[in-house]
Amino acid sequence: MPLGLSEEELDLIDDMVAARRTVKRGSLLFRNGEKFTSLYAIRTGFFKTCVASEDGRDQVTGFQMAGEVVGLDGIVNDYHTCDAVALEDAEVCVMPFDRIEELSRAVNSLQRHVHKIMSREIVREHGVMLLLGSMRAEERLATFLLNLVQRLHARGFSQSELILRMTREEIGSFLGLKLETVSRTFSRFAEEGIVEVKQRHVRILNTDALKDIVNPKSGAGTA
Amino acid sequence: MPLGLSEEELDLIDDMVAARRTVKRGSLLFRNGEKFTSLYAIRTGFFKTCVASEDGRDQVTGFQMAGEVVGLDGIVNDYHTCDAVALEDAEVCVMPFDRIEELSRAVNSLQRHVHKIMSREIVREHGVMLLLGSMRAEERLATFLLNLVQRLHARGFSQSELILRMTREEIGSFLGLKLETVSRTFSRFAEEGIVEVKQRHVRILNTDALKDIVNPKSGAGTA
DNA sequence: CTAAAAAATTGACCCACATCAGGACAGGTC
DNA sequence: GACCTGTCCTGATGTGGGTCAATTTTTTAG
Repeated sequence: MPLGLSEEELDLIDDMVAARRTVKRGSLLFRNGEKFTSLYAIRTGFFKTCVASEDGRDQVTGFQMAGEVVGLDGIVNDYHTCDAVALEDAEVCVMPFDRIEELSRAVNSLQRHVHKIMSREIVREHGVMLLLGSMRAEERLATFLLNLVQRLHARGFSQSELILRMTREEIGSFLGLKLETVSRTFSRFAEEGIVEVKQRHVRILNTDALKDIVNPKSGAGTA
Repeated sequence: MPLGLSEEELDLIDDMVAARRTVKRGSLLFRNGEKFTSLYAIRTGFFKTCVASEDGRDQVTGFQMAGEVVGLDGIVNDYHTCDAVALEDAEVCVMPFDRIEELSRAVNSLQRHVHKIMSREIVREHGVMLLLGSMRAEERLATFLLNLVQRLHARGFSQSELILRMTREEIGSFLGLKLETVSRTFSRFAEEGIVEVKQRHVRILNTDALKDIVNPKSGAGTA
């Protein structure tokens, strides 16, 4: 968690973490309808969160990796309204929300941090709404890849190579596309030499091309 | 603002509101890129918030009415990342965020309230993502109408009649549809006797039919 | 190892919605 | 009144992505 806290404050943060919990690949950290008690900071592993409509359709609302927080959906009604599923074996810090509120009353920087985390999630979702509401399949997938690789890079991984932790269907659900469309779009990118796709291993050969797809410019790459 | 605060606490809330501000129809409460200072509680009037991609496309991210709060997007980076536009003459309470944080350290129920407002927005956006990612045009519009009328009803207005404060194009932008599709879908609902549409005046004749469209059941109307 | 299940690719066809275009109907101004 | 201008409606046509289906590849289980 990248923030400017003093030694003393860091001790308080430790107080906040009640326990660590491991979550096996494929199992749930929490589920829709479950009582809300805690936020979870991901230490290792990879999650998806998804909501479901009453008639069974479901929508992946995000993919979360180390350093990110899940569970914010539960605060408003004291019940979770989505599922959090581990896409690989994972470990999280369990942070009881009571404790968070108590400590953030005492530690201004923690309070500020909590607010920013929630606001960041709101802004992220605005971006997803823009994607779902106005982008074509190629733009959606390009945006998705650039976002993933950027977040991975911020964690010290390659900025051109990544391993997808989720299936084509899950990518499709997140992007508002069918898995066939995701697959075809990957193939098209590969044909055009923009990426190299081998199963879930993706190597980005031409980042600028992806950026141009996301943000079509008249001069295609100029300026 | 519906919450359980004591008299004493209510006085504190008053402290939070630095000023009131009126916003004329068509003008902005805040804009993308503007420095963030305050949250705004809507007293009267109706707003839309929208984000824009670099290449000019824009997406309405929500419509807000009396009692709702706008500006949460600004917290994370100290800059707003969307525009808030008044769709009719409006009045808002300006609540400097510094004050909010200060007071919510002292008043637990206010702290809780702030957290819930942000969480509620996150959950709302999950719903929009589900809508944009997996619903067909009819389902989107039916969901939209039901949501609007439900919020209006909670404010003492009719549960079957409403006046749209926004254009077909704005509805379309919010729902990920073109204005022609919105218009056609309204017409279809009218043909089927589900609603009566006269300009921006909408009367819902058959709420159950709308609910069935949102949530297709085999027995169409049977529990 | 083999068997079975899950995930991914690819092709053929189709449809819901976008696009393009013409026109109707406000609500405002002079 | 006449004349805009913005909003809305509706028809004709096009297309991006959905649907259906067959096949291959990978993963998991035994």
